[in-house]
Amino acid sequence: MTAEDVATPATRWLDAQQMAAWLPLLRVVQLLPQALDRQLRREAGIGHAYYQVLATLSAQPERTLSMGELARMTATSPSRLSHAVAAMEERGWVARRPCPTNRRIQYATLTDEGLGLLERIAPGHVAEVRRVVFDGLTDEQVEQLRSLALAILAPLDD
Amino acid sequence: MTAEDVATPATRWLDAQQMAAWLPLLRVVQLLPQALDRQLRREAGIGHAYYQVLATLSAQPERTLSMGELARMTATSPSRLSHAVAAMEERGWVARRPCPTNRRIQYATLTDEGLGLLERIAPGHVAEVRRVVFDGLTDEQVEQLRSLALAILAPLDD
DNA sequence: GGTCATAGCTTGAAGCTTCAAGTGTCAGCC
DNA sequence: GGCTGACACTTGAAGCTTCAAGCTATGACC
Repeated sequence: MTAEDVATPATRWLDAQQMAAWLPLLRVVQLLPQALDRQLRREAGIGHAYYQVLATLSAQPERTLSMGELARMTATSPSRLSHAVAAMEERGWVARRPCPTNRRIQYATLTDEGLGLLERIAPGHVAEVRRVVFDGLTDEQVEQLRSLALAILAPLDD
Repeated sequence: MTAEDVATPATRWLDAQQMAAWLPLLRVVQLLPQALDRQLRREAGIGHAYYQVLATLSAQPERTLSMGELARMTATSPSRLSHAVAAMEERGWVARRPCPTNRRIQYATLTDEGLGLLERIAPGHVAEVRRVVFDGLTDEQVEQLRSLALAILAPLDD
């Protein structure tokens, strides 16, 4: 497993500079979602995936979105969203209803209960985001972070 | 839910600059592990968590580490690691054996089969890492990435 | 108008992670 | 020596995510 064990096609390993960035990045993408999940679960009993559904719907006109668009906006698979919304519907936070003009489409709407929950838990969540991400960064670093995140996002969206 | 609905303690929302960084970052921490997982699962039948165990053990003297240290190095909970190593032991990639001097400790060792698997799948995995992370970044950005990841890591480690 | 591929969403099973609780071991203390 | 508390790890159940397969509806093509 050294750089000299060259097969076809040649295996290009990470150089020292890349490795020095990769290992911390790996920890971040591991620990950051974990931290968000834990804070939300402790104070609200839901994971971050559910929070994103609530928050995304709350920002829409009529607090409504089709399942497909909701999946795209929250970067989750249709299946995962379907399960999640089913669970949230059972708890009364979201309602589903078919589209009258295209019967393949289902609309998901944030209920008043769902909005109430979101309003209760949002401040604590935002505080956690500030604590783990933004409190330790300068304005210039925040700008770099935005630019880097967008650069990494490009190949991820295929 | 506006910035004017100030409760005690005052809710500080994210400003526009922070939001412009936060939304892409959120997608990255969501999609990046997903991409790594999918590539590995497609070509090797294992998830990224397993890969990290194999890779971490392979870099140790005797290819051995105690469960606790392995958990710390891979940033996973003891429970998660316990389940994962149990599954990998069943497939013959890792062996467990108690420490002779301190019987609370279990050592995990990468077997020859485990090392063989790692050597087969590492090139493809590294290629994927390059593709989604490093190919789109300049050297200067890689350096910024390292610095940012370390800054965010500090509050995450509590 | 019938056929076919595709879009949009759901389902169930399998796998993984988390949480709470449990086991056994060690070290400090009286 | 016996208690107490902490450490290292494991276990089982519950919840979440993923994958493959399925459903119905739509649009395009002939």
